[in-house]
Amino acid sequence: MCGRFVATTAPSDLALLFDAVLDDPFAEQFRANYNVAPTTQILTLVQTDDSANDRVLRRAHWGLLPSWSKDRKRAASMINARSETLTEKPSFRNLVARHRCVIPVDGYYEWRTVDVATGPKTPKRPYFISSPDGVALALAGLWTTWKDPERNGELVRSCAIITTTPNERLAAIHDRMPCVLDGDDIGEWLSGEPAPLHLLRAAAPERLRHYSVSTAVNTVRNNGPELIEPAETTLF
DNA sequence: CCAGACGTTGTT
DNA sequence: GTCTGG
DNA sequence: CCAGACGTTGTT
DNA sequence: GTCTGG
Repeated sequence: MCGRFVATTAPSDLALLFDAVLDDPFAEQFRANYNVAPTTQILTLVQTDDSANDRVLRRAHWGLLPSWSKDRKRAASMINARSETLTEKPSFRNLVARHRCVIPVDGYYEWRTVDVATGPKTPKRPYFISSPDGVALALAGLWTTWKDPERNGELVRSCAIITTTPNERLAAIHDRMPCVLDGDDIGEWLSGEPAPLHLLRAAAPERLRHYSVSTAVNTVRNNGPELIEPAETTLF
C-alpha cells in the first residue's frame, strides 16, 4: 500500500515538471518533508474546468473525507483506494468521473510484512521506494471536498492514493503498491473521458528502486534526509 | 419504512 | 448522499 | 502507515 | 484490543 511518503521537491519545481500552476501562495511555506503521514496537508495535481491554465497544484488533506462525512474521524482509514473496486465503493465511485488527481511524491515507505525464508519472527523493516533517478513520481488519486461543521461549513479538500497488486519485485515486500503514472498517462488520467481505468496497473519492476531504511521513519516526529539513507543491509 | 454503513491494511 | 439490510 | 494513549479531580 | 494523532 502506501501509508507514508516523502515530499521534498519544491512546489515551483513540481509545477515545471508537471506543467502546472500553483493556486495559492503556499510556496513560501513549503518545507521538505521526509515523513509525510496520513491526515496531513499534501500537494495534489488536478485538471480544472477553466481552461486557461488548467493544470493546478493545490493542497488537500491526505485521507479522503466523503462529502457526507459527519466528522474527520475516519479520514485516516481512507488514505488508499483499491483500484479493483473503485467503481463500486460508495466513497469513491462518484469521484472516478471528474475528481481524479495526481499526488506527486519523491518516494514512499513500505513496511515489509512478507516473510521471505527468514521465518515468522522477523522484525518489520521499512523500505524506501522511488524512481531510480530520484525524480518525483506521479501517483494516481481521487479527491473531493467536505464541509467542516466545526468550522462553519468551511470547505476541506481531501484525497486518497489508488493502489493495486505489486509487480514481482515489490511483491517481496508487500502485497499492494500505489499506481504510478508516466508521461502522457498523467494527462490522460487527469482529463481522459471516459475515466482511463486501464492506467491503474503496477509499474514495471525497473521503473522503481527500493532499499531498506532505518526504523527511525516509524516515528512520525522524525523527519530529515537521513530517513532515506540506505540501511546497512538490503535483503531484497 | 427506518437504521446503519459507507474503507484499507494487517493480523489472528 | 445513497445503498443495503431488516 | 506506526506510536501512543487508554482517566478524573484539583491545583498550578 | 482499539482508537487517536501525526
